[in-house]
Amino acid sequence: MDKPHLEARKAPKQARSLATVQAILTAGARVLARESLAGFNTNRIAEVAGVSVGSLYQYFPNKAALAVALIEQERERLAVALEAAVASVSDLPLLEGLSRLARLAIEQQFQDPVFAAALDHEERRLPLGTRLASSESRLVGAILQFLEDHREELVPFPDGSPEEVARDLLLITRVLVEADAHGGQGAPPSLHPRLVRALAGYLLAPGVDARSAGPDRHGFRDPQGRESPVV
Amino acid sequence: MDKPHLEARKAPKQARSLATVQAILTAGARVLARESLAGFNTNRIAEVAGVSVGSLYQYFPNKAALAVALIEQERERLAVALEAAVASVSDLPLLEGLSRLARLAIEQQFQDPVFAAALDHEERRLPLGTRLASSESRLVGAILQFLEDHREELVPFPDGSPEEVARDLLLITRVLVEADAHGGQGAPPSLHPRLVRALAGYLLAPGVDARSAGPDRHGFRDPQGRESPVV
DNA sequence: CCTTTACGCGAGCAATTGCTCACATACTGG
DNA sequence: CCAGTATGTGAGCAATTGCTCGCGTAAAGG
Repeated sequence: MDKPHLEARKAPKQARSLATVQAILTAGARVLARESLAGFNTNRIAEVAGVSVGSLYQYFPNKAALAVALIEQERERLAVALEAAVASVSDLPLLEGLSRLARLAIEQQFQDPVFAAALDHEERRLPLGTRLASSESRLVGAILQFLEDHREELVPFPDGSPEEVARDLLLITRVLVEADAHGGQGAPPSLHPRLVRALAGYLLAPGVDARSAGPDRHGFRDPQGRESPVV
Repeated sequence: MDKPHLEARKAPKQARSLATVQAILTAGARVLARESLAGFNTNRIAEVAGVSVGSLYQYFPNKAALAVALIEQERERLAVALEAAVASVSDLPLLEGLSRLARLAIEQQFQDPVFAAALDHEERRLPLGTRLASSESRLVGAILQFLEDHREELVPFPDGSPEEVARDLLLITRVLVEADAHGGQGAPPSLHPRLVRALAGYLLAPGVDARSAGPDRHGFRDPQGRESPVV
């Protein structure tokens, strides 16, 4: 097994070193925000942080670990915000609550689109088995709480566990917001209503039952196939 | 302007060279499918294709151009399949049609998850202004056709142009399918109904009007803010 | 034929980048 | 004041990789 361990190599014990670690993390975020993944290399980050590469590698065993730390920090921030927002809309009608959560998501992503997109990008590429499970499941947990808070407006989901549903909602939100953040500079006015529609539609989908869609166990085959079979 | 042009450097004129180009493209797909982006470098691709790097650079001005060609080829394949599928469900009820399209999407992605994911990954990273507009808009066009075919079952969308709606549907499909393809080996049984629910929900969302969600022009601010402002 | 063009080759350059290591400096506890 | 430890330094190694270029070989075509 040559799987790189992403744990911190050494925990900072003096105030001095803690500041160093913070400086590195901040520099990482700064670089990511300014130049996306293009300038995201350890030499550059150390330079921006005002420390030497050696110091960086004293606290992060490798570049991936630094990226993970950055992702985790951001996820944590998001989770806290989402939990607070969920709590604050617990007494509102479902639609109103969804609308506010959607606005929160849009604001978060548009605060720094390049940064957010870059982190998203890294998250998929990295060998994170359960490394991000905690902060990720905190997001899922917040959504579950929201669903619980509005259960009287919801019908039970015939397919998929609540966790899957919550994860789907998060994914849909991420992809719709990110797509609009990728291009222009500001959020287009149609984004918020579209997002609310997507989320509410999923939750309240009328008369959508896989069993009512008819027996189409036979799927489609694409008519031409791949000319050269990719193995 | 040092923007790299992605056009083909030279068009193959003999049968021999055309075969070379094909070999390179196939090798690129093969490498991407086997090792994802890890082994996706021009030396390796040339080796797998059984040609020299020099030959590769005779037809592709740079690595990005090769990636774009690969993406374009795959998008085209997808567009053809989608157009055919849309045509074949034009007389079916909306829900039934959606169900079949969803199954098509799942099958396509699960045919080669690593390959599809890797292409998706590259697509975002690359400097493609309008380079992929044609094949992308073909996908959007197919969805628009589908919406047109079932307009009597649909209410007009209050927010967002039809193009935006079509794009949203594509994005939602991609992200949900990809998420489930990322982990396990086979598609979980809940994927299809969840996907249909998401798509149908978006299209048929009952009583979801941004204007009915109340005036919440004041958004949320996250309660703690980023500790170190990322500039 | 023989010139011209198309095609193919692959060693290797230049640049990037993750990371180490030998050494210096700051801090701590006794 | 002095071990012992924690922290910081940065030159530079080793590996990767995008890409060029000088030189062959095959086809075309007159």
